[in-house]
Amino acid sequence: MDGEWSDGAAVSSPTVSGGEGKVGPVRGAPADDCPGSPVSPAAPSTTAAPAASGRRRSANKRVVNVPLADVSGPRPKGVGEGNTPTDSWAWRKYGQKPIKGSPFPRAYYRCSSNKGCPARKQVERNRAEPDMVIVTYSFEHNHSNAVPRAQQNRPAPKPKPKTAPPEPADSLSSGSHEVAATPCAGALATSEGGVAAAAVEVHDDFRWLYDGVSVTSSTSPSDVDAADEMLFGTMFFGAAPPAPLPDEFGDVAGLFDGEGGGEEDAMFAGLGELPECAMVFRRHAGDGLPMAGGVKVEQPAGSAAMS
DNA sequence: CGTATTTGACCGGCGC
DNA sequence: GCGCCGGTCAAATACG
Repeated sequence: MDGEWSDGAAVSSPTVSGGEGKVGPVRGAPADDCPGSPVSPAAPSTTAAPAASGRRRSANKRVVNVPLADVSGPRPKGVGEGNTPTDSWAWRKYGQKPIKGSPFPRAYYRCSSNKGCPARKQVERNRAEPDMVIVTYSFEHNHSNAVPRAQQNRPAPKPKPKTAPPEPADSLSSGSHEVAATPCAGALATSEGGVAAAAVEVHDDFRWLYDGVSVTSSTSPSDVDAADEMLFGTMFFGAAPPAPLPDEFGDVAGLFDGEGGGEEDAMFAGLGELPECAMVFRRHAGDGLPMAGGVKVEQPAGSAAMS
């Protein structure tokens, strides 16, 4: 995966001043993505083809930049380092490793909703932007998110102290920062290959997402648009949402404030990650919206971005 | 009792 | 050919 973001990182950021002399272009680290600006005009064309054509299992990957600042709530649980963006899917952390170029460790999650689901997710803090979290999705879900497991993932009433009290300094979740933007995973996955089925059932969960999203495909506007459509349009719009999306969706505040789905809202609210996703989708809702959010979805290339 | 998280070790791939 | 890094698997521990 290095290749993936490295491309973007390399483009936008002059590499990392970290200290990896050898790994110039590749392991550079995710110092990429819009440092600060949600829609950073400087959005690196992450779409660049993966430097290494097929490093390890770098299948299809989507990089999402999520602002932590926006979501500062109690961690659902299991949100150790990488702040598990609890999306509609249940993610199980299966590993964590410190990344060379980044002071923050990278957490690896797998979809626990379905045993055979290949969906994977990597969460790591943006070294360039501590307030931002980089979520990389790999592979698509081969099941609908409407899985009991998913529920288990979010209801966490109280954070689990776990063995390790608070997270070390390097932990992604620096105290009050929460990550999010996972729903994208579903979208991403769907766009990828085709697990439209998931989308169909997912839409309900993502109702809140409708309100707005800002997806930034580090490519060109056209690509971004296309990507958006592929990612979200296909599944949400194409899947024909159950509800006609009232105007309230135009305003996130209204959505979350007034609660729109009931338990779902509550769940997400508790998670404090909705904002992210919501922002991600915002762009879609209001094509011209200035994506208030800072979520960026970067598509390596050769993925859904095209077409 | 079951599930999830955490930590360590091992394997594979890439770069030099 | 060697070294380094990333990624994944497995085992153990804790919590619900």
